[in-house]
Amino acid sequence: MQGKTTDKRGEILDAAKAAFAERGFARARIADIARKISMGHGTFYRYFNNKLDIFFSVLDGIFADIARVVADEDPSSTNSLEEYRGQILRVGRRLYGMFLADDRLAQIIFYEAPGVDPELDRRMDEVSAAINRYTEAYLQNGIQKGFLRRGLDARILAKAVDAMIFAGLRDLSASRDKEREAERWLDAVCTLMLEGMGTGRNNA
Amino acid sequence: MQGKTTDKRGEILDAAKAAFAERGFARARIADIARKISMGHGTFYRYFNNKLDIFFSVLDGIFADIARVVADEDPSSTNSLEEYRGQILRVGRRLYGMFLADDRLAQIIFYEAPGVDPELDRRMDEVSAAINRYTEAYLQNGIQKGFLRRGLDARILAKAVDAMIFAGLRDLSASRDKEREAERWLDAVCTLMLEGMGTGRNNA
Amino acid sequence: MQGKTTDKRGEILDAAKAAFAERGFARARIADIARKISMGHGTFYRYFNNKLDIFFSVLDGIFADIARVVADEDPSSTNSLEEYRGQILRVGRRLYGMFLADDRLAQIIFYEAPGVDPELDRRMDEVSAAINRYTEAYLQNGIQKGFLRRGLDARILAKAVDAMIFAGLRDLSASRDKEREAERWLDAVCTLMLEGMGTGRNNA
Amino acid sequence: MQGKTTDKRGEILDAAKAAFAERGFARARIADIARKISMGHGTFYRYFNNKLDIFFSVLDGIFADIARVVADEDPSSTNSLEEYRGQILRVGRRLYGMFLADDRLAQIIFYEAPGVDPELDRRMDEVSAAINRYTEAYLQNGIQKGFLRRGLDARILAKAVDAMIFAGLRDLSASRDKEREAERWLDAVCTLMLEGMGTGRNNA
DNA sequence: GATGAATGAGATTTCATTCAT
DNA sequence: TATGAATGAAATCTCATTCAT
Repeated sequence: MQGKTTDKRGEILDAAKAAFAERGFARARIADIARKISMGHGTFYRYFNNKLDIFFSVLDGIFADIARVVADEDPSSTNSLEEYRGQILRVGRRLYGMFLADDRLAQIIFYEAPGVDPELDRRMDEVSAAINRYTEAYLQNGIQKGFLRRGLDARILAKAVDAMIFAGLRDLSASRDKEREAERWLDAVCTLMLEGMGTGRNNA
Repeated sequence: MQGKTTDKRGEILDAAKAAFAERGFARARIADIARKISMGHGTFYRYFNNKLDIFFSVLDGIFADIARVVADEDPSSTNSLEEYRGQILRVGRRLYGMFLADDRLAQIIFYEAPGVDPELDRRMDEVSAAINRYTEAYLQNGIQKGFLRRGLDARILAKAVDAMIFAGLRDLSASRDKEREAERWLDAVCTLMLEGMGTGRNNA
Repeated sequence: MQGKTTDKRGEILDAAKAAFAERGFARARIADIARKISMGHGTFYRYFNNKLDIFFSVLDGIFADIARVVADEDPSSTNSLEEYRGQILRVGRRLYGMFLADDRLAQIIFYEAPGVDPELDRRMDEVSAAINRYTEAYLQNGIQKGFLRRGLDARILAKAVDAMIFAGLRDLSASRDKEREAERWLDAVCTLMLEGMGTGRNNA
Repeated sequence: MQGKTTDKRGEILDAAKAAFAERGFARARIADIARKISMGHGTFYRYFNNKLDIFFSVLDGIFADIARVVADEDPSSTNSLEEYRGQILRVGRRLYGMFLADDRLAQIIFYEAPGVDPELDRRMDEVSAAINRYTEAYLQNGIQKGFLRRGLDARILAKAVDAMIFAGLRDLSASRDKEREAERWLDAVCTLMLEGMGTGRNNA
């Protein structure tokens, strides 16, 4: 659409993403970002207002990517535990695939972004909350359809489930055999969600 | 033990904990910390080598507190799901109580510490891993004792469970009725761990 | 004369005059000037060498306007105090009229130009000196013709008189009823020049 | 009173006064000021908030010096033209003496301060106005006592007189034999104020 | 031990100017 | 001739750390 301008902006964003992932917000220098793409560092300021501005932009991009994956499924479309499990795995695999494809995402989201700026912390919490609401809608659907138990604390459970999924994303970035580890995580999350770990024999 | 020195060191640590929680590592100034306890900021360097040093010390203190709570129970002491649930709740309540008693813990652990220093990130991951191992021991005990299902991916599930518990700690800091919210979190985590959310009727 | 080029140059000069009056030399940006006339800011450099160059040009224009007004009268044409007063008022009214018609002149001359560049300061002093010499010629004429007292320190008095006239110009830019204020200034200057403020009764 | 601190602050102020007089506000660098007194440039910021802050401080000092000279006489103490002339000469000589003793004053006041900052321009105008009011009080006293003519436009004339005095100050800084030139200026100003330049024979 | 004045490395940001198109 | 994207010099300001007292 905007041709070159967009390309350059995208180029800078990508270099910044790398710089922030490598060094964190405080230690990454504008000059580093510029050097990565052989650009005068003054040029940076033609595309972004300041350092915080581009950090927000990098994160907005990541948030948008996550939102796209999460919002791609319809919470009310599943009618059984089995279908639900399938849906979880589908979303999970796409999400995990996205993070596997780009190491920098986990680094930035989990390590570099927190604490940089109060407004950014707020925005991250907002994104979390939005995802939580989405997950809660899935749970409500399951309760309504009868394949999830009545009386579940859907609001809290949604947060708990999301926390597990994101813990997996974080854990992955430190793993060797990432694909296999991802599968194990998705499997474990499904297990906990649907069946728990108990034998059912609640006798002692 | 060491009399005054220890007191002063503790005083500085406490002021630093507050400063780091309020402003984050980068924005907290050594002079701020000193001013909080009416101390010349030069004196700071008699007790700590540098800014990063005290940040590590603050976090070591928090880690130790957490470890004390976590390690207070014996993983092999439970023999039934019911006992296990009791144990989870006991540990959980102490952990949640600790974070409820001091807002700064969650702020520092979840928002301010990540990304400050690679070595610190490593150490936090280490602490996480230690807790994970502990949790895994609980799970292994349950499997052995037969009240948790065979074939569970204990390593991953331990991480997933811990992630939920820590997500609750983070969530709490933003809540109003913290005590009640804490109970809901513990309840939800127990539910997922032991029973999952499914109705068991896996018919579709 | 030179057609389009001259027009464009004039357009730029006018935009620059406005920009310098509004923001001062340091804060006015070349891009501002260009934007005012919907011109690419690179084009600026086809007409002027650099920022200082156009500032000099703006001031040269103002100096030329002033010179035209001042030099319009013949210092030796007056033969009486009354004629001299008339001449002062004529020149004064044209000068004040010029500054009243364009607020930017006073702003630039009195507030923005000083201190920008040593060479420019020198040039302004030169213009002042030229005006002073002109005024001195008037005084010398009056002394010769006998309607000004012998023994006057014409060189200094010329500067003093010019200082008053320019103080009026500066003062005007802050006034409400500028026309009326201008008349009061001219009147006051004439009074001081020709009669002073004393009652003549130099008894004590 | 405050011992060393005051000394250092004074030292910095003096170095800054020199730097601003030599290079002007924009071109003077904080590092220059610091180097002049063999001080680390970071130290500067222990005594002044920023560059503009010290410029204001330098000017406040100059304003205070001027005010002290101007306010040292009582406007209502003179009863005759002769006494008034004496008073003008006394104040004038002190003022001129002050500027003769320190070249930098005229340079800063007349060349470097204007246009640096709108607030500063306002403050300079305020100082001017205060001096004008003082002068006006002298004139009103003279009118009341009868040694200045009734019907004079005291407000404007006060400004005109002050303009001459300050023009002399400015002119002095470019002169060779400054003492002699100062006397000529004071003499000329007195002449214009009290007697004007006319022969009195307003016949043609 | 305690203090706080002094230090200077270091990074952001601005904007006049250039130059390829 | 006109354009505006790109450039990088330059200077402010912060604050952890040192060290003389």
